[in-house]
Amino acid sequence: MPLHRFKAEFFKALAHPTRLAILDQLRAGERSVQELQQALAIEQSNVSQQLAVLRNKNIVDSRKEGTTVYYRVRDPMIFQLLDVARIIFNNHLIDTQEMLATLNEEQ
Amino acid sequence: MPLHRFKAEFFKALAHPTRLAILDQLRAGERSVQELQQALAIEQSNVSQQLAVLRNKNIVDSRKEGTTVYYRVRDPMIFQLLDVARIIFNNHLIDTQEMLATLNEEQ
DNA sequence: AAAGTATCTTTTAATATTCTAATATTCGTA
DNA sequence: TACGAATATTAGAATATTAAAAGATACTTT
Repeated sequence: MPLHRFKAEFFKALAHPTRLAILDQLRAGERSVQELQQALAIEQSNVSQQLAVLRNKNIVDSRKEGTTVYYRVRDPMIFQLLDVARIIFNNHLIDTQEMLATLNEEQ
Repeated sequence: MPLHRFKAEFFKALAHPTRLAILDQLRAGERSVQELQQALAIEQSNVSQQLAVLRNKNIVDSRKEGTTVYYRVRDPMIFQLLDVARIIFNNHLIDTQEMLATLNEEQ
């Protein structure tokens, strides 16, 4: 079924830590690239690249004001989607503990 | 933020046409590998590979009965997630039309 | 134990994604 | 028009994902 290919593309756009972090930032409203860069503490070109992915999948919109570009999430439903995802995460405490173990290993 | 890495992994598991098709099949309840294979009309080992991805991310559970293995979605919230995703899709008719155009090109 | 099913895993080559660094573009201002 | 600031794009190496084929495992029946 070809519709599944498009939905897969959509989920693929969400399937990246930086892009999820960007979307979390945008929960509070629109943000400039610079603000995002500072909040996430990553390189400028990296922020732009990830924003480009979200833009190409129509997940975010941008607005230019002078040299500053402001981004915002196109459909608030996206946040609802992320909320449901969070609930699914919380539902599986066993997995969460495994996750915490992994997180500890990393330091 | 490291939590975002885990959420990204979760979305990555959904970001594949075959896996989305499998989840759609599982909406009606548990299904054997064989049933999934027939419904999706793809190779058996491919079905197993995709099921392995869903299993590793704790999205599906399996149950063995003789030589048959039945799969089911672990948390019904997954379907709610897919439903919200569908709504987001439907909200953007412009994109949908672009999508249909692409679909036509393919034949 | 042998043979047949159903499922799973491994391997390999092709393709896609990611990160980093470098370069380009766009706009405001001197 | 030249410069600085903000953002975007490109290029290339490293890594990850994919599909297909082959081989391995597990269970049932004989």
